[in-house]
Amino acid sequence: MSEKLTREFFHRPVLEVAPDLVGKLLVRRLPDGRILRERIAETEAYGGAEDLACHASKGRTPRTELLFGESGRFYVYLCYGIHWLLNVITGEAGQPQGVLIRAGAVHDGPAKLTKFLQITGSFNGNSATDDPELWLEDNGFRPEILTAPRVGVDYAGDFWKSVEWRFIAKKE
DNA sequence: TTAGTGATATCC
DNA sequence: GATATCACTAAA
Repeated sequence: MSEKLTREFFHRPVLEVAPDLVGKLLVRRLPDGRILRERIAETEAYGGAEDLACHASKGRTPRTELLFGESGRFYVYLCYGIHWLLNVITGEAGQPQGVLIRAGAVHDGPAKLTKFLQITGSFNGNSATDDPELWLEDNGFRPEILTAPRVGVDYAGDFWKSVEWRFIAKKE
């Protein structure tokens, strides 16, 4: 039994949504009709105009416009020309906040996850609560959560690279 | 450790 | 127009 996450779920501060998303189900309906489900094992919070690791901190641009916008949408970003990274927008409009989905229970790594789920830039800007091909569900699973510094943000300065905004489901 | 890859932003 | 950057992965 599982319930689709609502817009209210995402319409909260990113530091509440990010740990809450750990343990939720990411559900993908493929073009051929198959349904894939993967439990989220790891997320990272990005947000706040001061967060130097957040794309949007360098200024509002067409690409980051989504981060400032409505919560409950997907922000899909092509990294290093090869890898699609999946984010969900959270928080109030006007605040650049988002949660990076870093890993699933099976597919460990942000780009492996999007590759498995066949997520590409075509999902950028889609609604996370009202999309026929990709959404999130709560099946009541509540893992124990560990925190850690974020990955791959060395450029963001001593403080922002060490802040523990990474949330990982503890292994059983 | 480094090569691969391409959108985006920034600089002529 | 050109160049630098980047929330990664796989191969070596």
